[in-house]
Amino acid sequence: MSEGTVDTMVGEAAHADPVDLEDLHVTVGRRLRAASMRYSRSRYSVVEVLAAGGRPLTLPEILAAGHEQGLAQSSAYRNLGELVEVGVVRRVESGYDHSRFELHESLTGHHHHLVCIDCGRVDDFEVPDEFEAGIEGLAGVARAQGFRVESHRFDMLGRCPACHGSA
Amino acid sequence: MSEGTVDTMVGEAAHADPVDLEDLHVTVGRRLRAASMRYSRSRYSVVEVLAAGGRPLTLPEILAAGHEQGLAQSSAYRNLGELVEVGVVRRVESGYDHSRFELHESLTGHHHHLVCIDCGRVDDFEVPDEFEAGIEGLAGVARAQGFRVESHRFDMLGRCPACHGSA
DNA sequence: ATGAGTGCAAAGGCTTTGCATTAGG
DNA sequence: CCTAATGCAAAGCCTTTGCACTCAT
Repeated sequence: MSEGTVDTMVGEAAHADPVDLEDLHVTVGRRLRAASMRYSRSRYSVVEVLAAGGRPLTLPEILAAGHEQGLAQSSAYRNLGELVEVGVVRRVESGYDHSRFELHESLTGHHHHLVCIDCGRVDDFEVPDEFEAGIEGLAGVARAQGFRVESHRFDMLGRCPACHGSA
Repeated sequence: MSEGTVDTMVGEAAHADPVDLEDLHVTVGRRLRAASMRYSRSRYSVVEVLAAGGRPLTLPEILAAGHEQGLAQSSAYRNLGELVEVGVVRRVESGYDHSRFELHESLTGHHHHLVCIDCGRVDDFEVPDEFEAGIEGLAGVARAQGFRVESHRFDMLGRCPACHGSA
């Protein structure tokens, strides 16, 4: 479960939707102000790191990226929590040591995850529309059990390139 | 994130494969002995509670079911960890307060989960074979990103009957 | 007797919170 | 100026670990 620098780890798995930084910051600023919160330098930095990461990052990774020097751990967690509340960030629990955070799907588009069972790395992963449509269909099965479905989560678990190469 | 007693919460979502208790304990005993471990009273109890639960349970829930009185929390965690190692139990991280534990799929059959975003309750959920087959197909997409796929995880998130009734 | 299992209490590790200080509008 | 945001340190919470005791074979 070690972690290199974010830059090292970004790798080739690109978003189908690379997110325009310009628009991104405008949108985020708007959402924060709508909640009478300020788009402070640290929040800006956190958003920038997440956008650059292109995959869910842990707090240590976010701090290591250090687009804002000397950001306190507690502040980073607080920023992330606030950004989650205004719908800019989403928390991703992969079940490993740290929680991970990514930009909200309203900013990056709907996607799923590839989770490495060796190092805990998580990459984005897009599936064909037809598959996505099939998922919608399943909501009916859930409803039959009395559940009111809001969303879904689909992960492929396995080994990332770095881990199945060496291990 | 409150939790009632296990018996209260089992509800109607039944396994398609209700697991024969007789066979279950025989199999578990075999797997433990194969690792030169004993099928102690507390391990037996934990397995029984999980089988009765029919859905992933938290440690508090397992202790509350109390099929074995006065089982220490640390012992329960230790038992669960050992049972995971011999392939009898699987740990399910739902991303809420507690981890959850269920009998291994080799004992209950492959299934997915319905996760309540209000109370954290998790129920089992089976999908049509054709959907499951579609998932296999996706492994190819992941492989294209350099991932070696081992398994998958699919959850529907929403509100359980108890939560969308009251809230 | 001998090794496995258990209970109790303490330690760990990630995340959150309190509070005084700093900064932004 | 007035409120929001930050840093530091302490507290929380779930889970794991150390160690002496007990139990089963």
